[in-house]
Amino acid sequence: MGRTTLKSLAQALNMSVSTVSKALNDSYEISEATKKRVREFAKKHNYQPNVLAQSLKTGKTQTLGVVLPKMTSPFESQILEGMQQTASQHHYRIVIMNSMEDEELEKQALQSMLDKAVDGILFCPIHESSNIELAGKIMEDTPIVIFDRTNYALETHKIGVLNAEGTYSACKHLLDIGRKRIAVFCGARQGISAIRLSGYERAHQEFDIPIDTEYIVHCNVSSISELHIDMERHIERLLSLPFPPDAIVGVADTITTHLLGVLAKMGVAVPETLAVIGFANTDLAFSLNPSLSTIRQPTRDIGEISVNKLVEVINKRHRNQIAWEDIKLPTSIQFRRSTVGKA
Amino acid sequence: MGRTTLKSLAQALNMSVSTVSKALNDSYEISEATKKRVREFAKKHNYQPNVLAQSLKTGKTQTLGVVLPKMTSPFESQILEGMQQTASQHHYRIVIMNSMEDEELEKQALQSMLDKAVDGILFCPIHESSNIELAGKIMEDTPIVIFDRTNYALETHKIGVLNAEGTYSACKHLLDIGRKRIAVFCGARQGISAIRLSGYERAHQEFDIPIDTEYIVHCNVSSISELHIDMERHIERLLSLPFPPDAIVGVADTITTHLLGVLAKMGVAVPETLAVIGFANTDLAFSLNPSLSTIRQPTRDIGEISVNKLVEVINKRHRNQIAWEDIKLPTSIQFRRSTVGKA
DNA sequence: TTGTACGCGTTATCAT
DNA sequence: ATGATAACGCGTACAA
Repeated sequence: MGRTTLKSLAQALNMSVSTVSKALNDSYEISEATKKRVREFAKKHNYQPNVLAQSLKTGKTQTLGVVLPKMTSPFESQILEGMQQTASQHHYRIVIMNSMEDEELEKQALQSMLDKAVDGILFCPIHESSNIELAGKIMEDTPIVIFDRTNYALETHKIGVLNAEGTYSACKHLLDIGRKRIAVFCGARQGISAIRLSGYERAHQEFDIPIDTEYIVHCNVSSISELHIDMERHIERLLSLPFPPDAIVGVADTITTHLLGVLAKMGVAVPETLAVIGFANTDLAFSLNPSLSTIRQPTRDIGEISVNKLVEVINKRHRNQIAWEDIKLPTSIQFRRSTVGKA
Repeated sequence: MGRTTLKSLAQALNMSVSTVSKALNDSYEISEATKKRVREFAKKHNYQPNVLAQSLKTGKTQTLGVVLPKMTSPFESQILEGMQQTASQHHYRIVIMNSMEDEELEKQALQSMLDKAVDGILFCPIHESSNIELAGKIMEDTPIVIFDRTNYALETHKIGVLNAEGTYSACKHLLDIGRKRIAVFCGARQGISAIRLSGYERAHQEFDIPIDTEYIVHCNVSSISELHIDMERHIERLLSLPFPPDAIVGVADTITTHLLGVLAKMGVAVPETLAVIGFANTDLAFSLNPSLSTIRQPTRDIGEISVNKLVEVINKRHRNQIAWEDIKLPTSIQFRRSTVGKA
C-alpha cells in the first residue's frame, strides 16, 4: 500500500489537492464543513504530511544541528538532553554531529549543515578559533548559537557560565574554612581553563594571599592514563614542598573526578591532608568517598537557553542588527565531605 | 546571493540541468571533458546538492532515528557516540528522540519517524511491550533495530548483552573469593532486572548454595532520593539479620554506583563488611573509594553493531525472509578494590 | 468557497 | 553525448 498523500486524499474525497491542503492548514478560504470532512478523513487514514516535501517548499526543515566535541561525559549529555527537550517543545528535531575534538571532523560536520538541511546550528567549538571563517560564512544564511566554549570570536548569541566566578567561589570557600595554600589543577593553558584560573587569582588577591606559582599545575590530559600518571607525579611533588598545599581545586570535570581516584590510590587523606573541590557535573559526586564538593554548571539551562535563543533568531525577520547576547549563567557550589570533612 | 543549484550551474555553463546532474553523478553517458568542466565549476562555486530535494526524489533521507528512554548516564551516551560514529561512516546522520521513560512521549517519537523522514530506526523501548503495535506497523516500511532492552516482542534484529551471564560471573567471582552470602539489589521486578537476577540464581545452583530470599532486594528507583532512602533501609535490615550477607551485587548502573555512596555515608566498610560489585559503565569506577569492581557492557559495540545491522537491512532488497538475529554481546568484569580489597 | 497551475531542486526516462 | 520533460509531495498565487 502506498502512503497517504494530499493527492490520494483529494482523489478519495473527490476534490482538488489544493483544497485538501488548505483545509488541513486551516485556511480561512475553506468552509468549516469541508475542513471538518477533510480533517476527519485524513485522520482516519492517518495522513502524515511528507516533511521533506514541506521543507523543500517552505525552506524550513524544523531541524536544529548540534556540533560538539564529545558527548560521553555527563556534562555534555545533560546539555544535549536539555536541548532535545526544549527543541521538542518548539517542534524542532535535533541532529547531532560529533567533532571528536578534531578540527577536520568539525569542518565536515559544519559543512554538512551547510546544505540547508538545518534551520540553525548549536555549536560548541573545538577551540577559540576553530573553523571560524567557515562558521562566519555559514552564519550568512543559517543562524549559529555558541554554547559552553563561548570564548569564540563569532558575533552571535553565546551561552556559557561564569567560569571565573566558579573557581573564585570555590577558592573563597576554601579560604573561609581555613585552607590558605590552594593548588589548582588545570588542563590546557588556554581557553576555558585559563579563564577559570583567573578566578583563582582574583580570590587570592582579594584575600591578600600571594600566589605560589608552584601551586599552579597544568596536567597532561591527552589520555586518562597519562592524566593519572601526571597527576600522581604532581601530587608527590607538591606534598614534598617545604610548604605543601592543603587544598586542590580542579578546573575541569575529568580532572576533578579522577583527582580523587588518584589521591585515594596514593593513600592521601581527603580532606585531612588535602581538601578537594572542583568543576564536576556528575551525579556520582555523592557516591565518591569522600563525597565530592563540586562546582556545578547549570547544564540543563545551557541547553534550554541555547535552543530558545536560536529559535528566536530563526524566527526573526531581519537578522542584521540583532543585539547579540553573551549570556553567562552562574555556577553553584555544593559542599560535601571532600572539603568540609565529616561535618 | 541565491544558492548554487543545478539550474544556476546549468545556466552559467550553458548546458541543460540534466547534463549537469549526470556529470556530477559521474554518469557513463557524459564525456570526460564535460564532467571535468562541470565538476570544476561546481567546486569553484562550492555547489552543495540540496539534500531535501534529493531525498524527496529518491525516497532516501540518509538519516537514522534513535528513540531511547534517557541519555544522561554514561551508558547511554557511550552507545550514542558509537552509533553516531558508525552512522557517520555509512554517510548517515542521526536524529535523537528522547522518550524519557514515558510511553506517550515514546509514541510521539515513533510517530514522528513515521513521516518518512528517516530511513531506519534504532529503538530502545520503555518496556517489553511499549508501543508494540505501532512499532510493528512502522516496520512494514521502515526497518527497526532494537538495542539494549532486547526483551521486546518484535521480530527484528536485536542487539544487547548477555545480562544473565554478567550477573553470573560477578557472583562466581564473589563465591571464588570466599563470599558465600550474596545479596542482590535489583530495580523493577521485570525486564532486564529479572534476567540479570536469573544469573544470580544459576550461580547459586551451580555452587550448591541455597538462595535466601531475604537477600533479594527490590529497590525503589523512582527517584535518586527515594533510592538512597530505600537502600539505606535495606542495608540496615540485611546487616541485622542473624546471617547478614557479606557481599552485594547491583544489577543496574544507578543502583551499583549509588549503593557505594550510601554505604560510605553509613560507614559500612567495603569490602571488609560488604564486598560490592555490579553493572556500571562509568569511567569513574576507578575514582570511587574503594574503586569499584564492575560488570561492563560493551556500549560502543552495541552502538556500532546496531547501526551496521540497521544499514544492512535498509540496503536489503527483500525485507521479508530476513533471518533476524538476537545478538547478545558478552560483558566484561573488572576487579577492583570493592571486592578484592587492597590486593 | 473551490480549483488550476506552477515551482521548490533533484533524479530518471526518453528523445535527439 | 546531450537535452527536454516528467515526477517526487507540498504550498500558494491566481483564476473561476
